[in-house]
Amino acid sequence: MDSNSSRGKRTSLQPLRAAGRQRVEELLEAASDLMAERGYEATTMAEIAARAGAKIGSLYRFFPNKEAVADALVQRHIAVLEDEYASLAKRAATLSPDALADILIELLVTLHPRVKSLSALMEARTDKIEIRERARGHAIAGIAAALRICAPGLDEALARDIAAVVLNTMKVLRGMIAKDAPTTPGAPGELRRMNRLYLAGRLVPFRNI
Amino acid sequence: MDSNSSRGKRTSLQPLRAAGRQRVEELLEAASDLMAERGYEATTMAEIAARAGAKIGSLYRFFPNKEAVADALVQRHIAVLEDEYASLAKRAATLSPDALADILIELLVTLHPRVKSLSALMEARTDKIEIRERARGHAIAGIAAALRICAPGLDEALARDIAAVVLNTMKVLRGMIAKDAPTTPGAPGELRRMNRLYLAGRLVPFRNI
DNA sequence: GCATTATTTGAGGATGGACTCAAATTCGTC
DNA sequence: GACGAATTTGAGTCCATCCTCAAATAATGC
Repeated sequence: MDSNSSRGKRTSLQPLRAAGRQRVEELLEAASDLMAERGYEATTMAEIAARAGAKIGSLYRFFPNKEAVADALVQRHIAVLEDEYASLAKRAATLSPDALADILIELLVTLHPRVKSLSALMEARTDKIEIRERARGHAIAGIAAALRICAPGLDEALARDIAAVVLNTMKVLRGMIAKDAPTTPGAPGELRRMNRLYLAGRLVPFRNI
Repeated sequence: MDSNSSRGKRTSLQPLRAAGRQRVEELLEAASDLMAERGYEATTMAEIAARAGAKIGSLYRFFPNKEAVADALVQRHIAVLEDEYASLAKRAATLSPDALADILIELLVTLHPRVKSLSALMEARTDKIEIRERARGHAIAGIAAALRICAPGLDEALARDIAAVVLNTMKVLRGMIAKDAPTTPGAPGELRRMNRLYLAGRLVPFRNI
């Protein structure tokens, strides 16, 4: 009844000992690093094993194929997103739009190292759209909820539209920070300013009556 | 002295007849379509030839290898960008920040079908950074120039930072429009609004003294 | 029409990377 | 320390995809 027995290939087992669990961690970490760097297709199974200090056979003991590695990574990353966005609303109460704007920006900056390879995986695996949608849905719902706590008069649908925009802004900032190519030196700061200008201009009319 | 003789492999020639030039166009168009859909790595040379209605041998007559196809596409796309951004300043004079914001947004929407595979290629070929930088540099310079025409008091460096932010906003919108997943229905419109709020708030202090 | 040159064709070579497996090793437990 | 079970190992198989090339065909110029 483990995640493998239901539909996985016969050749691949859950780790049952501490060493195995540790190895799975190392393998996934290596895979995430490499896929974030080079992309899904360009990352080879041999490289993943090598970076994890393992041999190719160990990798295939725990993952039936390359796709399973990707799936495991996506699943973990989405769990992280769900956690973070679910807890967002708690922190959003009693904040000014400017402060909320900064918190949202910082959230994704903080999140980035924990979901390094997610964007590479999303692009590569264009099948499995339902998973992508689930991730986006949780993010947008979480942000929209925070927005409506900050600006109670905000319409539900509009809150989701604004959330979608803010989410993309956050992704852009993540992209700027991730690579050492911040386009221009002041761009990240400028992006934060844009986000504040936008949220302030958009939320103020709806604040507390 | 053609682009091939200088450093290319011996096996690959410039087209010398109308039929050959036509074939090259079809091959590049097919390659651009496929790489935009599936990504660089996932696109095979056989697929490119097939979609162009050609055989694999014809593809290799004009391109020594897959990398050369990518290079040719990038080169063409960058030429398009350079043209468009160079002509941007002409249209920017005498515009309000709001109008400029909309023109910038529309520019990238218009541009998108002409540089379909550029983002896929940029991600796949992380070597050749200088080319990526050249593309970005032209875009930022063009936008910054337009901004300073609209708001003459604007500092050079700040104009470039703002341009970098606007460029990324444009890319986000392109992403929203490209796939049939506009995140939420109102998101594209909301993104336009954000861009106007941002540019208005940022440029007004610098307008005509 | 004939010679020359450009283009097309597609079978096949070479390579790299996904994946297998049986034997060796380590770990946990009694 | 002995037994079974989990894990490690890495050489080897398979196959998809990149790329070659020599022969066939089409176009051009004279």
